[in-house]
Amino acid sequence: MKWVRAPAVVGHSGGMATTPRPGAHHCGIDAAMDVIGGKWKVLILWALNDHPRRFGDLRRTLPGITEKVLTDHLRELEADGIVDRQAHPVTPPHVEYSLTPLGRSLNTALAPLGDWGREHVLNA
Amino acid sequence: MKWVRAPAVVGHSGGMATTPRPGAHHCGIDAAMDVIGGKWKVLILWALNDHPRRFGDLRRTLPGITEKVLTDHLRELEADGIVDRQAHPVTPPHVEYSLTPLGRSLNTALAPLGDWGREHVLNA
DNA sequence: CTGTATCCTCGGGGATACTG
DNA sequence: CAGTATCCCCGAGGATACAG
Repeated sequence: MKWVRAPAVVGHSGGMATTPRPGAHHCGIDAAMDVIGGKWKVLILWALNDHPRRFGDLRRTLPGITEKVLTDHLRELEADGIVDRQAHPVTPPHVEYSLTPLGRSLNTALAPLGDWGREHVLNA
Repeated sequence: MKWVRAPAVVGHSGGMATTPRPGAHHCGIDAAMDVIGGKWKVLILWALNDHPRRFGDLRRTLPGITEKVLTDHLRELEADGIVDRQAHPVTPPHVEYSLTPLGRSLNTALAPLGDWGREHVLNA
Protein backbone atom coordinates (compact mmCIF):
# COMPACT_ATOMS: atom_id res chain seq x y z
CA MET A 1 0.00 0.00 0.00
CA LYS A 2 3.08 2.12 -0.10
CA TRP A 3 2.48 3.83 3.18
CA VAL A 4 5.56 5.65 4.26
CA ARG A 5 5.34 5.40 7.98
CA ALA A 6 6.35 8.05 10.40
CA PRO A 7 8.95 7.06 12.98
CA ALA A 8 6.45 5.01 14.95
CA VAL A 9 7.99 2.95 17.68
CA VAL A 10 5.36 0.88 19.39
CA GLY A 11 7.27 -2.15 20.42
CA HIS A 12 10.17 0.15 21.20
CA SER A 13 12.97 -2.15 22.34
CA GLY A 14 16.42 -1.60 20.94
CA GLY A 15 16.61 0.66 17.93
CA MET A 16 17.22 -0.73 14.49
CA ALA A 17 20.84 0.23 14.05
CA THR A 18 20.75 1.03 10.36
CA THR A 19 17.29 1.90 9.14
CA PRO A 20 16.47 -0.84 6.62
CA ARG A 21 15.10 1.49 3.96
CA PRO A 22 12.91 4.53 3.51
CA GLY A 23 9.46 3.73 4.78
CA ALA A 24 10.83 1.37 7.33
CA HIS A 25 8.61 -0.83 9.43
CA HIS A 26 8.82 -1.14 13.14
CA CYS A 27 7.03 -4.29 14.04
CA GLY A 28 6.08 -7.46 12.25
CA ILE A 29 2.44 -6.65 11.75
CA ASP A 30 2.77 -3.40 9.94
CA ALA A 31 5.55 -4.90 7.89
CA ALA A 32 3.12 -7.61 6.83
CA MET A 33 0.38 -5.05 6.33
CA ASP A 34 2.57 -3.31 3.82
CA VAL A 35 2.70 -6.49 1.78
CA ILE A 36 -0.99 -7.32 1.94
CA GLY A 37 -2.28 -3.76 2.16
CA GLY A 38 -3.63 -3.44 -1.36
CA LYS A 39 -7.35 -3.51 -1.86
CA TRP A 40 -7.27 -6.88 -3.61
CA LYS A 41 -4.04 -8.42 -2.32
CA VAL A 42 -5.53 -10.88 0.14
CA LEU A 43 -8.19 -11.89 -2.35
CA ILE A 44 -5.49 -12.65 -4.89
CA LEU A 45 -3.56 -14.62 -2.30
CA TRP A 46 -6.70 -16.52 -1.46
CA ALA A 47 -7.53 -17.22 -5.08
CA LEU A 48 -4.03 -18.53 -5.67
CA ASN A 49 -4.01 -20.69 -2.58
CA ASP A 50 -5.28 -23.92 -4.06
CA HIS A 51 -3.70 -23.85 -7.49
CA PRO A 52 -2.03 -21.58 -10.04
CA ARG A 53 -4.24 -19.38 -12.15
CA ARG A 54 -3.97 -17.54 -15.40
CA PHE A 55 -4.46 -13.80 -15.76
CA GLY A 56 -7.95 -13.97 -17.19
CA ASP A 57 -8.86 -16.60 -14.67
CA LEU A 58 -7.89 -14.30 -11.85
CA ARG A 59 -9.77 -11.42 -13.39
CA ARG A 60 -12.90 -13.51 -13.56
CA THR A 61 -12.39 -14.71 -10.02
CA LEU A 62 -12.22 -11.14 -8.76
CA PRO A 63 -15.28 -9.45 -10.23
CA GLY A 64 -14.85 -5.73 -10.38
CA ILE A 65 -11.06 -5.57 -10.58
CA THR A 66 -9.63 -3.90 -13.66
CA GLU A 67 -6.73 -5.14 -15.74
CA LYS A 68 -4.58 -2.25 -14.63
CA VAL A 69 -5.14 -2.86 -10.96
CA LEU A 70 -4.77 -6.61 -11.25
CA THR A 71 -1.49 -6.12 -13.07
CA ASP A 72 -0.28 -3.58 -10.53
CA HIS A 73 -1.05 -5.83 -7.60
CA LEU A 74 0.46 -8.90 -9.22
CA ARG A 75 3.64 -6.97 -9.96
CA GLU A 76 3.89 -5.82 -6.38
CA LEU A 77 3.26 -9.27 -5.00
CA GLU A 78 5.85 -10.59 -7.40
CA ALA A 79 8.34 -7.95 -6.27
CA ASP A 80 7.68 -8.97 -2.68
CA GLY A 81 8.39 -12.59 -3.53
CA ILE A 82 4.85 -13.67 -2.80
CA VAL A 83 3.75 -14.79 -6.23
CA ASP A 84 5.60 -16.38 -9.12
CA ARG A 85 4.93 -15.45 -12.73
CA GLN A 86 5.48 -18.07 -15.41
CA ALA A 87 5.10 -16.79 -18.96
CA HIS A 88 5.05 -19.24 -21.85
CA PRO A 89 6.06 -17.49 -25.08
CA VAL A 90 3.34 -18.80 -27.32
CA THR A 91 0.48 -17.22 -29.22
CA PRO A 92 -1.86 -16.49 -27.73
CA PRO A 93 0.18 -15.67 -24.61
CA HIS A 94 -0.10 -18.06 -21.72
CA VAL A 95 0.87 -16.81 -18.26
CA GLU A 96 0.42 -18.57 -14.98
CA TYR A 97 0.58 -17.06 -11.53
CA SER A 98 1.26 -19.16 -8.47
CA LEU A 99 2.25 -18.75 -4.86
CA THR A 100 5.89 -19.00 -3.94
CA PRO A 101 6.81 -20.87 -0.77
CA LEU A 102 6.92 -17.48 0.92
CA GLY A 103 3.46 -16.75 -0.39
CA ARG A 104 2.20 -20.03 0.98
CA SER A 105 3.68 -19.25 4.38
CA LEU A 106 1.99 -15.87 4.28
CA ASN A 107 -1.32 -17.47 3.48
CA THR A 108 -0.83 -19.79 6.42
CA ALA A 109 -0.11 -16.85 8.69
CA LEU A 110 -3.26 -15.22 7.36
CA ALA A 111 -5.49 -18.16 8.20
CA PRO A 112 -6.16 -17.27 11.86
CA LEU A 113 -7.17 -13.80 10.80
CA GLY A 114 -9.51 -15.30 8.25
CA ASP A 115 -11.04 -17.51 10.91
CA TRP A 116 -11.46 -14.52 13.18
CA GLY A 117 -13.22 -12.50 10.50
CA ARG A 118 -15.46 -15.36 9.54
CA GLU A 119 -16.45 -15.95 13.12
CA HIS A 120 -16.74 -12.42 14.46
CA VAL A 121 -17.57 -10.22 11.48
CA LEU A 122 -19.47 -12.39 9.04
CA ASN A 123 -22.64 -14.26 9.91
CA ALA A 124 -23.99 -11.19 11.65
CA MET B 1 -11.05 1.30 5.50
CA LYS B 2 -14.52 1.70 4.18
CA TRP B 3 -13.87 -0.12 0.96
CA VAL B 4 -17.11 -1.05 -0.69
CA ARG B 5 -16.25 -4.24 -2.37
CA ALA B 6 -17.55 -5.39 -5.69
CA PRO B 7 -19.41 -8.70 -5.75
CA ALA B 8 -16.22 -10.69 -5.34
CA VAL B 9 -16.75 -14.37 -4.73
CA VAL B 10 -13.45 -16.03 -4.19
CA GLY B 11 -14.31 -18.75 -1.79
CA HIS B 12 -17.46 -19.35 -3.79
CA SER B 13 -19.39 -21.95 -1.88
CA GLY B 14 -23.04 -21.39 -1.15
CA GLY B 15 -24.23 -17.85 -1.60
CA MET B 16 -24.99 -15.70 1.39
CA ALA B 17 -28.76 -15.82 1.34
CA THR B 18 -29.42 -12.31 2.51
CA THR B 19 -26.56 -9.97 1.85
CA PRO B 20 -25.44 -8.86 5.33
CA ARG B 21 -25.16 -5.16 4.50
CA PRO B 22 -23.98 -2.76 1.86
CA GLY B 23 -20.28 -3.26 1.31
CA ALA B 24 -20.57 -6.89 2.22
CA HIS B 25 -17.56 -9.11 2.70
CA HIS B 26 -17.15 -12.45 1.14
CA CYS B 27 -14.54 -14.25 3.11
CA GLY B 28 -13.11 -13.93 6.57
CA ILE B 29 -9.89 -12.26 5.61
CA ASP B 30 -11.27 -9.27 3.82
CA ALA B 31 -13.86 -8.91 6.54
CA ALA B 32 -11.01 -8.68 9.02
CA MET B 33 -9.07 -6.39 6.71
CA ASP B 34 -11.96 -3.99 6.83
CA VAL B 35 -11.59 -3.79 10.58
CA ILE B 36 -7.81 -3.38 10.70
CA GLY B 37 -7.42 -1.58 7.38
CA GLY B 38 -6.74 1.88 8.70
CA LYS B 39 -3.23 3.19 8.54
CA TRP B 40 -2.73 3.09 12.29
CA LYS B 41 -5.25 0.47 13.40
CA VAL B 42 -2.88 -2.41 14.02
CA LEU B 43 -0.43 -0.10 15.75
CA ILE B 44 -3.20 1.02 18.08
CA LEU B 45 -4.19 -2.60 18.72
CA TRP B 46 -0.60 -3.40 19.46
CA ALA B 47 -0.18 -0.45 21.77
CA LEU B 48 -3.29 -1.44 23.68
CA ASN B 49 -2.32 -5.07 23.93
CA ASP B 50 -0.54 -5.02 27.26
CA HIS B 51 -2.58 -2.48 29.18
CA PRO B 52 -5.10 0.33 28.79
CA ARG B 53 -3.82 3.70 27.68
CA ARG B 54 -5.02 7.24 27.83
CA PHE B 55 -5.51 9.43 24.79
CA GLY B 56 -2.35 11.42 25.16
CA ASP B 57 -0.45 8.27 25.99
CA LEU B 58 -1.52 6.72 22.72
CA ARG B 59 -0.66 9.84 20.80
CA ARG B 60 2.83 9.78 22.23
CA THR B 61 3.15 6.09 21.50
CA LEU B 62 2.32 6.67 17.86
CA PRO B 63 4.62 9.46 16.75
CA GLY B 64 3.26 11.21 13.71
CA ILE B 65 -0.41 10.55 14.21
CA THR B 66 -2.63 13.58 14.57
CA GLU B 67 -5.43 14.06 17.09
CA LYS B 68 -8.04 13.93 14.38
CA VAL B 69 -6.81 10.68 12.93
CA LEU B 70 -6.30 9.06 16.32
CA THR B 71 -9.83 10.03 17.29
CA ASP B 72 -11.24 8.77 14.00
CA HIS B 73 -9.53 5.41 14.32
CA LEU B 74 -10.46 4.99 17.97
CA ARG B 75 -14.08 5.76 17.14
CA GLU B 76 -14.08 3.18 14.35
CA LEU B 77 -12.44 0.54 16.50
CA GLU B 78 -14.96 1.32 19.20
CA ALA B 79 -17.83 0.97 16.73
CA ASP B 80 -16.40 -2.38 15.66
CA GLY B 81 -16.34 -3.54 19.24
CA ILE B 82 -12.56 -3.78 19.32
CA VAL B 83 -11.73 -1.13 21.88
CA ASP B 84 -13.55 0.09 24.93
CA ARG B 85 -13.66 3.74 25.95
CA GLN B 86 -13.96 4.63 29.60
CA ALA B 87 -14.44 8.32 30.31
CA HIS B 88 -14.21 9.57 33.86
CA PRO B 89 -16.09 12.86 34.21
CA VAL B 90 -13.50 14.80 36.12
CA THR B 91 -11.43 17.87 35.40
CA PRO B 92 -9.14 17.57 33.73
CA PRO B 93 -10.83 14.83 31.66
CA HIS B 94 -9.54 11.33 32.10
CA VAL B 95 -10.27 8.78 29.39
CA GLU B 96 -8.91 5.29 29.10
CA TYR B 97 -8.93 3.06 26.07
CA SER B 98 -8.61 -0.67 26.37
CA LEU B 99 -9.14 -3.78 24.31
CA THR B 100 -12.44 -5.60 24.55
CA PRO B 101 -12.41 -9.41 24.66
CA LEU B 102 -13.09 -9.24 20.93
CA GLY B 103 -10.13 -6.94 20.51
CA ARG B 104 -7.94 -9.33 22.42
CA SER B 105 -9.04 -12.20 20.22
CA LEU B 106 -8.27 -10.12 17.16
CA ASN B 107 -4.81 -9.37 18.46
CA THR B 108 -4.30 -13.07 19.03
CA ALA B 109 -5.37 -13.81 15.47
CA LEU B 110 -2.94 -11.15 14.31
CA ALA B 111 0.03 -12.68 16.08
CA PRO B 112 0.97 -15.22 13.36
CA LEU B 113 0.93 -12.43 10.80
CA GLY B 114 3.19 -10.42 13.04
CA ASP B 115 5.57 -13.33 13.35
CA TRP B 116 5.57 -13.76 9.59
CA GLY B 117 6.37 -10.10 9.01
CA ARG B 118 9.10 -10.09 11.59
CA GLU B 119 10.69 -13.18 10.13
CA HIS B 120 10.30 -12.57 6.40
CA VAL B 121 10.12 -8.82 5.93
CA LEU B 122 12.12 -7.30 8.73
CA ASN B 123 15.75 -8.15 9.39
CA ALA B 124 16.44 -7.97 5.66
C1' DC C 1 -4.98 -13.68 -24.26
C1' DT C 2 -2.16 -10.61 -21.55
C1' DG C 3 -1.25 -6.84 -20.80
C1' DT C 4 -0.01 -0.87 -21.63
C1' DA C 5 -1.17 3.90 -21.73
C1' DT C 6 -4.01 7.83 -20.01
C1' DC C 7 -6.78 10.32 -17.48
C1' DC C 8 -9.57 11.06 -13.47
C1' DT C 9 -12.11 10.37 -9.13
C1' DC C 10 -12.49 10.24 -4.26
C1' DG C 11 -11.82 9.80 0.38
C1' DG C 12 -8.36 8.51 3.87
C1' DG C 13 -5.25 10.90 6.09
C1' DG C 14 -2.55 15.16 7.42
C1' DA C 15 -2.02 20.29 9.11
C1' DT C 16 -3.63 23.72 11.90
C1' DA C 17 -6.36 26.22 15.02
C1' DC C 18 -9.60 26.20 18.52
C1' DT C 19 -12.76 24.53 22.80
C1' DG C 20 -15.00 22.48 27.21
C1' DC D 1 -6.39 16.69 28.98
C1' DA D 2 -9.13 15.21 25.32
C1' DG D 3 -10.91 16.14 21.94
C1' DT D 4 -13.66 19.42 17.57
C1' DA D 5 -13.74 22.00 13.43
C1' DT D 6 -11.78 23.06 8.77
C1' DC D 7 -9.45 22.81 4.90
C1' DC D 8 -6.68 20.36 1.77
C1' DC D 9 -3.50 17.10 -0.48
C1' DC D 10 -2.20 13.08 -2.77
C1' DG D 11 -2.05 8.72 -4.56
C1' DA D 12 -4.34 4.14 -4.73
C1' DG D 13 -7.61 2.55 -7.41
C1' DG D 14 -11.10 2.80 -11.39
C1' DA D 15 -12.60 3.64 -16.51
C1' DT D 16 -11.47 3.33 -21.01
C1' DA D 17 -8.95 2.67 -25.09
C1' DC D 18 -5.42 0.45 -27.34
C1' DA D 19 -1.35 -3.03 -28.43
C1' DG D 20 1.61 -7.29 -29.30
